[in-house]
Amino acid sequence: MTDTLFADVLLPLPLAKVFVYRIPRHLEGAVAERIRVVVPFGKKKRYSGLIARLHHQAPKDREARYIEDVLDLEPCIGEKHLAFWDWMASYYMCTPGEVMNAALPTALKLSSETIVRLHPDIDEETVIQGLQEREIKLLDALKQSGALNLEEAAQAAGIKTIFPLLRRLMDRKLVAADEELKDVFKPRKEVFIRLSPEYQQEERLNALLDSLNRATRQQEILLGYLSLPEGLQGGFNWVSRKALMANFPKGAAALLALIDKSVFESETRTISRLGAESLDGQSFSLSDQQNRALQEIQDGLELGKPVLLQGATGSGKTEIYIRLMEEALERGDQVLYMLPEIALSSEIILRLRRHFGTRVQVYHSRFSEQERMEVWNAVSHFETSGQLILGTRSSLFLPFRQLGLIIVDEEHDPSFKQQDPSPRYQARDSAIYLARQNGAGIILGSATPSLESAYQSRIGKYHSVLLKERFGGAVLPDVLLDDLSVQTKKGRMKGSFGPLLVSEASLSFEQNKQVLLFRNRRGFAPMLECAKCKWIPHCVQCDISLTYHKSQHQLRCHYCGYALNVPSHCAECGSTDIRMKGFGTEKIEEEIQELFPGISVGRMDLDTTRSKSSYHRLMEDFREQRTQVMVGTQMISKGLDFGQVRLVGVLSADGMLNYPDFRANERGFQLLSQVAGRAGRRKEPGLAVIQTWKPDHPVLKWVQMHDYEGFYESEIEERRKYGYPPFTRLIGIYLRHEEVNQLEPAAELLGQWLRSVFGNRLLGPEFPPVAKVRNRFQKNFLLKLEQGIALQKVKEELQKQTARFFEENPLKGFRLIFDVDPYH
DNA sequence: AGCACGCCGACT
DNA sequence: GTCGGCGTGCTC
Repeated sequence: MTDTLFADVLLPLPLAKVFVYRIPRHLEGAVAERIRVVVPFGKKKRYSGLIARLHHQAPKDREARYIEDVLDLEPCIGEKHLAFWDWMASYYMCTPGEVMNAALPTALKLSSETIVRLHPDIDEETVIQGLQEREIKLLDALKQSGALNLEEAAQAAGIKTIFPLLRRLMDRKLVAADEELKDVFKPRKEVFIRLSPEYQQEERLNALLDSLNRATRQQEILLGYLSLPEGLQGGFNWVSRKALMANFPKGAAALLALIDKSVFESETRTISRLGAESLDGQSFSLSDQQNRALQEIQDGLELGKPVLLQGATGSGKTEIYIRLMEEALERGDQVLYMLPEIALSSEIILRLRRHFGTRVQVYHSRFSEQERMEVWNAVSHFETSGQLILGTRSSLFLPFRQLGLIIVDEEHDPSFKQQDPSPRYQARDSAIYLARQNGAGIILGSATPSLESAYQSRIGKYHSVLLKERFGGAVLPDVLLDDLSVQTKKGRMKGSFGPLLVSEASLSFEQNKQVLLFRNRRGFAPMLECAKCKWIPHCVQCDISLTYHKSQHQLRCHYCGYALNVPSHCAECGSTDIRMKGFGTEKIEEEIQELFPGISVGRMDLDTTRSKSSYHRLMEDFREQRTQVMVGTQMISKGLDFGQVRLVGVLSADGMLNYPDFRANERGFQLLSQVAGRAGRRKEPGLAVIQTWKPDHPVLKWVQMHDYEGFYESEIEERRKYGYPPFTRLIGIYLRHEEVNQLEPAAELLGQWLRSVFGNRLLGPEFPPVAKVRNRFQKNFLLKLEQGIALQKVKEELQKQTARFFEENPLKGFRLIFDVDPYH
């Protein structure tokens, strides 16, 4: 024990170890727990880490290195948030560093990057002498661009391992390298202009205007300023340069001259990127049913239970949410409204913005880092005036100070579960923990609740509230099935369209109504195939066929993003007869144009919705009925809330019902119900046509009858019978390696090892549906844990046993991944 | 996760 | 012989 102050520092790395650093005397006053610091790591890296704990215990086996700098004046998260991270790391079996990595916006995670420059005292003479070609290449590149990072330098030199070469050049004082910490967040700055006070009197101003007679452009700008609302009448207020100069595209020089002459003053301010929208002040009243539901929800919240609000599409859940939000905001609380990834760009944002104005903040992965940082700051600096955050699963990590209510809408949606980078957390479940931790209320909303949530409410763990009727007396759509096997046999198919869909679509167009067409992505991605030998282009890194994208005329891998120009001939047999197989939204679009000439089609898929603006344009065109048909994948099952849709068509339901997963029925039911629910809102009944090869599939019957109860009863029995959630807890264990023939025996061995501990609770190893991703093969185990088992104990044992397994078996190049409560 | 150290095949 | 590819182990 010494006086020296040490800190456990969380680093944004997947390392389970605690790293201890020493605090230099001069920073002792500046450090505290949960403050970010810059620390050296390894030979030349520096990271921004977070102080998890301050103490006086020096590390036993080594000398601690010094913290270099302190980044925050005050803790950047609260004690509670750190506790939440700890809970998540332990529950989802990952490191706190990985949780931190997911939790902090990139802007708060400085990263050091080695920057290479020409040496300041470079001597041109020595340069010429005895340099290799690649060294000259690098120096030339540095002369041109000034500074390069390591990757760019390697590219410039044309080699992979740049370091030896750099070292040589550094020894000869030709280049210099330094680590630069770059702070990613730059607040948006805007320049403001106003008339200097000395000209703010009438006669002075007139004299000034006269004196500018020959400087026409300057005069114009001055007059422009005076005519703005902030100008003459507005008491010569500040106006943004952008607003002032909007009418003078070539006036930059003239403006500078005016500032130079002290006619104008200028000032740079930091601007919030969050646009403010005007309130509509609209009030609405709830129906009797909604009022009843509202009361029941409040009862449930008072009991301190999570509330499951089950309400059909269009039953008016949003209005109830708004009431609850209003109340929480009234109390001065923060409210978190979580939506699945896809649904967030929808109408609901506009709706809430219009209702709550600037008190709404949106936190979404499509927003820029800067925008996210501003939301983070707004949440963190929140005082007591009520604040509503709309966000996807990562908004869970925002530094709330006074969280009063969480709403998880579309709680059944699988996108609440993070799949790939660790932490593999289920945001809905984590939200329940977060709510409990903060004493906040939590509401889960869905038309088709997840089996887990429905079960929890049946056994009384959650408080269940049901909204039965559709709002405004709208009726649920009729759901018709069309048997593709029959229609194909009779030769009645027109491409992907069966007769029922064709006739109902034409009828809809005759009535000036709109049509939504839903195509499941699974199994129907368009790909190319050699007509002669049936060769299909595959991804070089993943075990999956490439998807054809017409707009870029490219083949792309949906797993790793690998892209390839369309090959002109077959790689197997050399034939040039390469054809399209499967059908994508593009193909459907073409078919519609053939079947219904003159009907305009909007297409919503990954290609057309990449940017926020093109997404909005598609939505706008459909809303304004400039397009009559919208074709899309899952995306269209959410958020399209327009009244003129008479018909919803599902081109083939089979892909959604037949994949090998215990949640297949649940997903199928939820998707199809949601899609069907898009038809005929308001007073007029809508119609859904589902095309399928298996019209007898039980899920289709329940969708047709709008029978959630029937579906639940039957499905929960299946889960009970086969021991799946909610009757068991699952932990996925995934083993990855680059070589299949190394992976397989290792997986067998690990299987034996774990089975000796967990017995027949362990299933596998098995190859996942896509066995190879990014050049790595994978084998999966599933640990099924019956109710009543101590989950935390099992996790600890699992971690211990796998660690021992790798200690005792000399296996190299393997990665092991735990996935608690997996979704597939 | 990076990144350095250390050991083997293709070139000056 | 040396350079650069690539596997292995460590980072407070």
